[in-house]
Amino acid sequence: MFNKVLVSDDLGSINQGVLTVLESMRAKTVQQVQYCDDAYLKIKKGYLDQTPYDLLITDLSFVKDYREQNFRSGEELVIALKQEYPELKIIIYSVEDRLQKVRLLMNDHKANAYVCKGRRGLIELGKAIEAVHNEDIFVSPQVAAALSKKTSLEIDDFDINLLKLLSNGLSQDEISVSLKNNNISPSSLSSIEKKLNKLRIQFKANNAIHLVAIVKDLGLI
Amino acid sequence: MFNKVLVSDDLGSINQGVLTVLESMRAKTVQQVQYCDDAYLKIKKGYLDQTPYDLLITDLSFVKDYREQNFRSGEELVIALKQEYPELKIIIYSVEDRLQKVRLLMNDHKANAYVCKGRRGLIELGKAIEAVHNEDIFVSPQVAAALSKKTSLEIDDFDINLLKLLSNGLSQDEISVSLKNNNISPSSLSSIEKKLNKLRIQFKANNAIHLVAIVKDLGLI
DNA sequence: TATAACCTTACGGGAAACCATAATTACAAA
DNA sequence: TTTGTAATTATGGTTTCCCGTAAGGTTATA
Repeated sequence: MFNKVLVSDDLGSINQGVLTVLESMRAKTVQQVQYCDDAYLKIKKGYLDQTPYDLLITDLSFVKDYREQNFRSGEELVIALKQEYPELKIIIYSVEDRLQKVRLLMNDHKANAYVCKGRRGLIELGKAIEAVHNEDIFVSPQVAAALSKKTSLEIDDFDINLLKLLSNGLSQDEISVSLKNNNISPSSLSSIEKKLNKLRIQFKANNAIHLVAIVKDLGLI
Repeated sequence: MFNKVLVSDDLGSINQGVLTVLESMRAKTVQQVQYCDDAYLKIKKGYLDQTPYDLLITDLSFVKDYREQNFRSGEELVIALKQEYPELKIIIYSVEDRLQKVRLLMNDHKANAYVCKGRRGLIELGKAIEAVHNEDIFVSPQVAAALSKKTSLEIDDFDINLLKLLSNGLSQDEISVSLKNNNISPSSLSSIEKKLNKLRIQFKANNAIHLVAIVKDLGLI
């Protein structure tokens, strides 16, 4: 497991949970900071002292206070660190769940994992640490769509609407009526069948139940 | 406040936070162990010496190491202790947030409080200690649904398993086969239909799709 | 032992979903 | 206008789900 880990987050209490996960995974030494600049300096010093950190877990947003900072966000920190030390593993741990942001950090800034804070955040953080340790990448399911462009890009508002109606307990017949009432086209039973069939294939679902379960896990509805 | 408290958790650092909370609440003597077996022996010894502990705060998961253990989880420890010493107060302090687990420990095993580790874990732990000291129970807000919902009280592991299989895309026929293969009874198609019908009524679901969507939202699966 | 209450399983009819194919419509390019 | 393509709708057949009824089995209690 990782030898030297740095946790960067401006809220002390959140750190506590992250530290818990790290210790349960037997990380050797774990340190934490509450400012991006501190994170940068600690990592730089680690390299100079020949005892580099091999993992950074950082938040994205840091509230400003009296201390003047060079790095105003986790994103700037990631950019600078990945430029100087490309081999340093970085896991983003943030409430931010916009796909655009995730895509930017993973694809352009080469972060190694992106975990959304939330009810399952710590569990996913564990998986992320595991994955990154195995030279793999990880992103939370709810924002996984950000990387697999093909699937998510083909899904439009109509599909989402369809899935929502379906998950609300309407039969395909009732969905047809509902769409007709709202003057949404296409609305025929046959078209609805076709769309749902396409979605089932896209998400590798066995049936409509499975489909709804999958898209719910992905946070699409 | 409590006189004699035992904290059981395999991660030293978490203990530190718990001890801090206990101190701030003026608990007299606080001791800690990192193995379930040690916790059991200490509590047993306390009773034999006429100086019994009056509160146990324990984790659920303990990673295995070289030491052979009789109790492999906090759950087993709780069951044993509550059987022998029903009056001993027990607070669960765990990352586990599945409602099913919470329900089992609170309702069946008669734990006195359930606190989820996490960002507000220590704060809630304080509240839990307070509540238990007043002969009350406590569960973290995020899992409070486990106790409050009348409907979910009647839902057992079989039902959860059924819903999981259903959400994994298995047809009722396939579920029947799966249960037979695992020697789980009942397993007939007819019984599965009946159980699912009952669940649909309980959760006011129109059909199986709706049912899965609802229980997913509730966090039951 | 008898009885009642409940659980499990079996069966059948109707509804909805699933699947393939064909007919119709809409629309852009020739 | 004609033609070709794609989207939408329609149709029929098969499977699965939904729902009632009923037969056999188990358990608790008198």
